[in-house]
Amino acid sequence: MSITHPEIKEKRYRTSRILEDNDAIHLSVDCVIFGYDDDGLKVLLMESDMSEFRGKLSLVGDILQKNETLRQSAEKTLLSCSNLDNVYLEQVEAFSKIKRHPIGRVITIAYYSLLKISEHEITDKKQRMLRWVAIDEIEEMAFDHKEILDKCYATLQQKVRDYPIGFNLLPSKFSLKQLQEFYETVLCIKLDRRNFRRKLNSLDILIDLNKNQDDVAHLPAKLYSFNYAKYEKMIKKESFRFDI
Amino acid sequence: MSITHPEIKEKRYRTSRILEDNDAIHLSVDCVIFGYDDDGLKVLLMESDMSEFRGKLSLVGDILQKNETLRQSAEKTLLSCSNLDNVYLEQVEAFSKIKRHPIGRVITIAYYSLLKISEHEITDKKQRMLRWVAIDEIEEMAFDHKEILDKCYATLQQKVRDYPIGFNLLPSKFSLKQLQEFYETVLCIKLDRRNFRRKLNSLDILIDLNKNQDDVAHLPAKLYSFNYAKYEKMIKKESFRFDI
DNA sequence: ACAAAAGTGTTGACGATACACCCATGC
DNA sequence: GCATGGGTGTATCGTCAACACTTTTGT
Repeated sequence: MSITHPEIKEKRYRTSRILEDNDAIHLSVDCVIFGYDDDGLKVLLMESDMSEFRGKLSLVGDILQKNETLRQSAEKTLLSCSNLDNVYLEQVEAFSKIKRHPIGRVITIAYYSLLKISEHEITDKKQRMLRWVAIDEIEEMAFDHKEILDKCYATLQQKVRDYPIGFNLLPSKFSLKQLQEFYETVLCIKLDRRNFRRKLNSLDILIDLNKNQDDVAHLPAKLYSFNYAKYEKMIKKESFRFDI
Repeated sequence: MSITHPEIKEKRYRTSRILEDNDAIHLSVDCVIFGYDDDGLKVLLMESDMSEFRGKLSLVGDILQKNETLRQSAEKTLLSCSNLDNVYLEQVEAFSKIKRHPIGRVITIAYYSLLKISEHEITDKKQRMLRWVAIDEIEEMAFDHKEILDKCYATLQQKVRDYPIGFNLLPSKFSLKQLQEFYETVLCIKLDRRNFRRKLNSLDILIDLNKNQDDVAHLPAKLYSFNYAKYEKMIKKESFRFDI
């Protein structure tokens, strides 16, 4: 790979940090940032800044710095996209195919993160082209990022069935219908309304806010919030499975 | 950290490869090799070759080479311990605490592996002090290896409940009692014999070998093997959960 | 004959599924 | 008054848990 080729020069500029040592193995952290609103499940993506992938969508991420852990790097990436910290964040897998990055050997650790779109304004600090893309509209991506996204989505689906992490994606006040729609959307399934409500009732982890929707052209639904404290106690006691 | 100190010299010698560039972040792959026999669940460990951890137990692993994937590195480590390849191997997590390795910044990716102790002779190719250690006798370990082991064991337990990966640990011919003991040992639970047998019967993934134990001082048990082909078909059809 | 483990059935409780009608609100 | 979505109950089925006695073999 000649360093005099103009495309390579561009790459050298944009990703200079990882080119300091051509023989080394480099490490990056990529984030699959899932967001949810009434339109469905979306992922925060940027347009790739590499000429090989011009126009292609890419995950947000960064090269790992020497004085930070993988999680800290992911948190920095989150902060660079939106002003919020304290969002749900979980490591998924390391991807290490030899040729996955065109300019050298880069191994990436994937994290996924969950947030409520309506409550987190995107304020990109790195002049990237960030935008929310509906999960089922994402086709080709830069690098092996589609593979990473697919793996993270599968992990999210698994996790959502076993633990109530969906409450990181839903607004803090929600109706049972919204909750059901969330599960139907994320898991791509249909649920029976009455059975779903009975299930949630028996789990006893919602707080009845004694409030109703307003401004809706029909019977206003009751609003609930998630009882984190109660849930924490439950998982400590036994082999608890949320099991939606 | 002075390089003239004799202990440091020893470390430099033994781990010379990862000291070539003191400023870089280095990558290793560590393997939690689980083995099982009638005595229970064990892990293949070595005595640490680092003076800081003299006498402490350590996972086996290696520095990642530039021309190999993480999985290939793990497979190489497995081959260096025992002549077998084609063993169950799965990535678990990357560990990246800043001070986890005394001689520099080393991030490690943990894999766990499953094998039948009786069918895999240990033939160490690197003159380490390898031995099988019962899982409940492992206390202190070198580096953060205890933390890594604990995480891998938790992952194994989770996985064993959902998928029949236990058949990688059991002998290829086994009795229902052996199978039940396996689940009881690995999951640290007690199971009802009749309910367990009914469960396995209903799953219909065992092959009745029409053979019995011999040389036992009691009614000889029937022997079974696992029907991999049938299981593969099952998981493709629906949302299958083994659910022991 | 005895010790040791193999093998076998029934019941009751609970949770999952399937399904249809009335109610409150905004327009 | 009508369109829209909210809210509720019951019957059936399958699955899980609890439980004790008889059989076969080697010594």
